[in-house]
Amino acid sequence: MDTTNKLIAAAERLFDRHGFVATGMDRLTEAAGMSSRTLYKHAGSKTQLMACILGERDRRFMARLDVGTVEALFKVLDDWIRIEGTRGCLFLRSNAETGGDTPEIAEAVRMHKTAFQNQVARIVATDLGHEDPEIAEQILVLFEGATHAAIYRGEGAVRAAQSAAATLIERARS
Amino acid sequence: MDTTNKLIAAAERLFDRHGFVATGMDRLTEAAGMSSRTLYKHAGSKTQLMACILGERDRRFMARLDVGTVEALFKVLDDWIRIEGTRGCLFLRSNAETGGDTPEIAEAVRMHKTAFQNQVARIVATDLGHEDPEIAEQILVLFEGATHAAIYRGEGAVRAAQSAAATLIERARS
DNA sequence: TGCTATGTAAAACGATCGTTTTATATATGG
DNA sequence: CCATATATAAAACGATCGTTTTACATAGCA
Repeated sequence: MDTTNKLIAAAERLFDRHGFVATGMDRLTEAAGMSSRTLYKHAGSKTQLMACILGERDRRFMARLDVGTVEALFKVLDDWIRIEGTRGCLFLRSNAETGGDTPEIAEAVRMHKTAFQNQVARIVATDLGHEDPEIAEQILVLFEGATHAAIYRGEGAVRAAQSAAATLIERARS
Repeated sequence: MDTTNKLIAAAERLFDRHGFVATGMDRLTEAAGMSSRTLYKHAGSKTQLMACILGERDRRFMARLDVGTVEALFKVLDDWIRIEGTRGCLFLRSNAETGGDTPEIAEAVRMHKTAFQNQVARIVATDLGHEDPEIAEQILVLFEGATHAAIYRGEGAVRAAQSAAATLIERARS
């Protein structure tokens, strides 16, 4: 694992577990096992590092989202939470922590959420056989809700979302 | 408006808009229009102030949640967002920013989410005429989802959640 | 052999963090 | 009228913030 990847992995983990602002660069250099000089050579600045981490997470998350049914969509979330843990949406958290005032971060969040929304709409269209923006928005809300309710309700929140989605899809089909 | 209330109002606003950790005490004293000595006399510490703000928000939010139908539940959220804005759940955000490591904050969040969950279950039971834990969990997920999806999707997310909830309730009734 | 790239360790930068202190001012009520 | 409570302004506390710098080590390649 090269230096950049070690840095990204450590940063994503610390930002996710302890928050972006609360995670200091000293803690980061220690966790990444590199000097601060090397860290800044690779990352540029903390803001750039945050934006980079969001880009990486977007890539990793969206790669998993390439499914064809709504049921599979919620299976993706279930797997994700099992592997990555359940601390809410890192994109919305980064935006909230910076008050939406950091352009590079706000832009990364906007890009991700747009891609996510489009992908959900595509999955719903594939599953139903035709586009349905209203159902797509409902499914998106269920996904976002499961992501955040799972923080305090556990995996049951994902199962509830999945079963609610099944009801909505079934009704939309007939 | 007395000193304590001025402090609470300013703190809730700044914490919500700019994040808990990123909001410094100097910025807070200025916004609250009081010296740091007075602030600490009233608040004790930043952690205590955060816990206090969460308690206040819980009181204010839960007071609005005293409704008898699921439709009214989402009307409450719609009103809330119109009045208070849409930056996600302040409780989950406070927990994420502190990594869940601050007992007073983690406890305030736990208390609020338990009360919220119970209230949703009660509303669903009232609306359906009988308890239904599975539907209640689905409605809770929809509410949490609307809260967070509204950040980037606007009020349409709340309407989508409300209409999805109506479908689920209607189906549960027959 | 020497240049370049890439790394480390450690100190230092000014700024800001949360918090406390010192020194006064101003009301209120017995 | 004088104590008490409650406020202010402003400086200072040590710690930590994000970032840069200085000085040095190692490896690959010309």
